[in-house]
Order: sequence, then structure tokens, then C-alpha cells
Amino acid sequence: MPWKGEKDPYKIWLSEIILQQTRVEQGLAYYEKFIKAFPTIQQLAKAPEKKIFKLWEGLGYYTRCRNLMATAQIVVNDYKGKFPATYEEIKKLKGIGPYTAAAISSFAFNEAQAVVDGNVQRVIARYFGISTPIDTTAGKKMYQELATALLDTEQPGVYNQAIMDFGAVICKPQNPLCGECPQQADCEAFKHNLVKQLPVKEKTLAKKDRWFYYFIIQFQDKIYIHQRTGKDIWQDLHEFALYEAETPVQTLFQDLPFLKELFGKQSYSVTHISKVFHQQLTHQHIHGQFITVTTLKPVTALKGYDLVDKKQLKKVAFPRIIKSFLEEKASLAQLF
DNA sequence: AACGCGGGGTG
DNA sequence: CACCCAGCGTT
Repeated sequence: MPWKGEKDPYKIWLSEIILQQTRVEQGLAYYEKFIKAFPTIQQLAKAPEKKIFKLWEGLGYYTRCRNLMATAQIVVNDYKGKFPATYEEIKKLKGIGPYTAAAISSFAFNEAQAVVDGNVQRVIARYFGISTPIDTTAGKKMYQELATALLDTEQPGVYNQAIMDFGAVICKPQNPLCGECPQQADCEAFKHNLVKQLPVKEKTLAKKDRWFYYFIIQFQDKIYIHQRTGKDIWQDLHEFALYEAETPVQTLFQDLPFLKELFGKQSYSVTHISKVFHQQLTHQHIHGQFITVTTLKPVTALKGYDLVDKKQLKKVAFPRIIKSFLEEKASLAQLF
């Protein structure tokens, strides 16, 4: 992995933000794209938002991207482009919590801060046979304290790297390699046959279904899109005119009140209806359908929307379900 | 303290 | 299908 042994705090920071709740194999290509496009934090700081979002497209947890841009600005403007060098200063930056601050300060500056991520929690819970849930305040405090006590303060960076690698390679979530584990004899979970049950997590959230109907409103060779705001999913990504329903729509699309209100007395025609697309999020299942509507005049009721040429769509960052639709053969045929 | 945020791999 | 991933910010 290109960030192993890396000492440039910019590169370490970028890799750690990308890797938050993200598998190394998934994040690697994004890291390489970003480093290639923005070799320094100065170049990242002056890049247009749109370009950065487009590079982040598909990676998920999009507030990470906005925080990335904010932190690049802060480092360039308030720290003269030099990344702050202590845990406390680093942790003040946007999108950087205890884990990321510990990672950057130990890897780049050799500060004695213990990283606690999912790997470390799992290793500690098993090794010491601790059943305190990892997703509670008491649990987080306990694992952080233990990790801090275990830290090799002479070489914190190497130690942090090692315990995370150990968790990722040997002490894996499922089917850990206890047979070849050098710590087997001292592992409380192994002794008591509790490896499979540790670590303990307290809450499991229910998954909910949502039905999204995207109206691709075409006027000449242009389509209305807007950027999502608010606290819902896909923060800052773009989308078409959205009608969300709590249950699947049963009526004919051309009769939908949503459309009638949008167009008022203006005429419109539904020219294409896509199949139903699906996107699985961690706690939501999105059912999405795309309805193409053609009109001869601009739609004044679409406030906050941009009328964008179809050819420009490839420069815009969309959620995966919209990207899937745009890349599907039938969609390409009817839209372009 | 509880909750929400993505997309993808694994068994 | 359930689980989890080099977590964080908001309420």
C-alpha cells in the first residue's frame, strides 16, 4: 500500500480520510486518483469543488469529501500550507476525530498516540476476553485506555501500523486465523472459545425501504439537475427532479400530482419509463425509477435547479443508482 | 447517548 | 441475508 511508511502528513491524511469505514481495496484506487490530480495540499485547496466531488463519486460518506475540502483550505490559509504537527491541533481539523488524529500524529510525527479503529477494538476485545460492547461510551473509553496502555511509546507509528495489520490479516472479523496466531496461548477469547462472539456490538439498526422517482425533465438538449443539500443521504451529490414516496407509486406517472404541480398549465409528455433500479445502503434500500419527461418551455417552478446540457452530465457527481441508470444501455439509447 | 451516513466484500 | 470496514459529526 502506497501510504505505508509514508511521512508526508498530507498523503497520510488523505489516505486516512479515504479509509474511514472503507476497505483498503476499495479506497486504494481513489487514493491514487487524488494524489495524481492533487500532489500537494495547495493544489487540492485551489481545485474546484465540482472536480473534487467527481473524484470522490462512488466512495460514499460524502461529508468526508466536504470536510476534506474545508481542511485543505484551513491548512493552506491558517497554517501556511504546513500540516499541524500535534495530535491536539490535528484533531481540531474538519473530519478528523480521535482515530485519524492519532494515525496522522503517530505516522507523520512519531507522537505517542494510540489508534483505536475497528481492528484494534477487535484485537483487544478478544485478547483480553472483554465483552463490553464496542459501540457504547463506556466501551470506547475502555478500549482507548487499553490501547494507550499497550502502545509502544518508543515507536508509536510502527506499533499502530502493526496492531491494525494484525487485526486485518490474522485477527479478522470472520474466520480469524487462530491456528497460526502467535498470540494464541495468551488469548482469553481463544482459551474460552469466545473468539466468534467477540467483540460485542450493542445495537443493530433496522433497514428501511424508500421509493425514489426521478423525473428527467428535458428541454431542448438540456436536463434539470440540482445538488442535494440537507441531512439526508448523498449530501452534495447531484440528482434529477425527485419525487419520493413512502410506498410504490400505483398511478400513471403522467397523472402524478407531483408532475401536475410542477408544470401547472404547461404541457409535457412522458417519453420513457425505466425499469426499477435498486441501491442497497447500510440501513436503507432505495428503489429508483427514472421517468423521462419532455417539455417545450422552461419549467419555472423548478427553483434551485440548473438546466444542464446532456453532454455535461459526465462531469457531475451522482449517486450510484443514478450513475447505473445513466450507464445502462436502454437509458443511453433513449437519452442520447 | 443515539443516530445517520455509502458502497462493497465476505460467508 | 447479516455483518463489517484504518470513523465522524450532529442532535
